[in-house]
Amino acid sequence: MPELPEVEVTRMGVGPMLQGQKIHQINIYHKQLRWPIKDELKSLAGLTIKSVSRRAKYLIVQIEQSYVLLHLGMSGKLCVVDKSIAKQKHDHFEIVLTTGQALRLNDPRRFGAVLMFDEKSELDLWLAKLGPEPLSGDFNQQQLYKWTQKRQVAIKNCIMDNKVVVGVGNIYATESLFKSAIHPQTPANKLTQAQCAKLVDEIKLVLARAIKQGGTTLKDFAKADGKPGYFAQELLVYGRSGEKCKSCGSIIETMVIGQRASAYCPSCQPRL
DNA sequence: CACACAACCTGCGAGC
DNA sequence: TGCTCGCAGGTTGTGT
Repeated sequence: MPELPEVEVTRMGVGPMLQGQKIHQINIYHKQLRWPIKDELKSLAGLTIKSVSRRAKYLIVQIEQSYVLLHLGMSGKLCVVDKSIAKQKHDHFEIVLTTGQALRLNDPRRFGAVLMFDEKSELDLWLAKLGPEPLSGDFNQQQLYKWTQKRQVAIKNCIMDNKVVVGVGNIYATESLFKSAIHPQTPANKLTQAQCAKLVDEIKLVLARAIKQGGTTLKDFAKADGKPGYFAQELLVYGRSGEKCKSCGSIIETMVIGQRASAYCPSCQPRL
């Protein structure tokens, strides 16, 4: 599910409900996620949530001196509900507040993660390997061109690489390459400076637009209020294999690139 | 360092 | 109706 827009939409929904609240209790219902959830997390009961921020696809909950990192994997959802609401199937982790509300992580495929760091330095170490935020100035034409020059892999793999830029998953990589008129299999080092500039612009535009629309709901994703996001209606190529290109009418094709299905318009995104 | 690929899971739709 | 198969939004670890 969640690429950067979905995580950001989740942060906007959940953050205000958590910030400044005191933790009553932490419940771990199924600790086996991407990595085991540490029992140590329960020691955060009684402490106050200072802030909820985001880096890449991670949500960062600051709880006094400690930090809890949440990742939604492929199928994770977060919601804030009254603690009297019955636990749902695949609810694995919960932070209960003294207000009687609870933040719940539901993740059928369990590719998500809940990590805890005792100090900021440990958190920073974990985040240090990540590339620039796509919506920040650190992600720009020069930076992307520098990366593409030293890589021969398909450009789609390149922009989905967290060291190059974070938060761009299969949906938004597919869409931004279409909007940039670049074939997804183009070797990264064959892109011109102008194409890099265009691609950077389109990635920023498509992510910002998706956030505005509440993210992309394919099936699992829901905002903190349980409602879906509406960006799926604006997808131009992702998931449209065999359908007509909305720009030129050609039939959208699909190929596998880096183990991921990649839709593209053979006419709008010609091979080099 | 760059790259390819398997692995971690459950659910769902298609086809038989 | 029910089975098997293939596929799905992500990331890490291993091997070449």
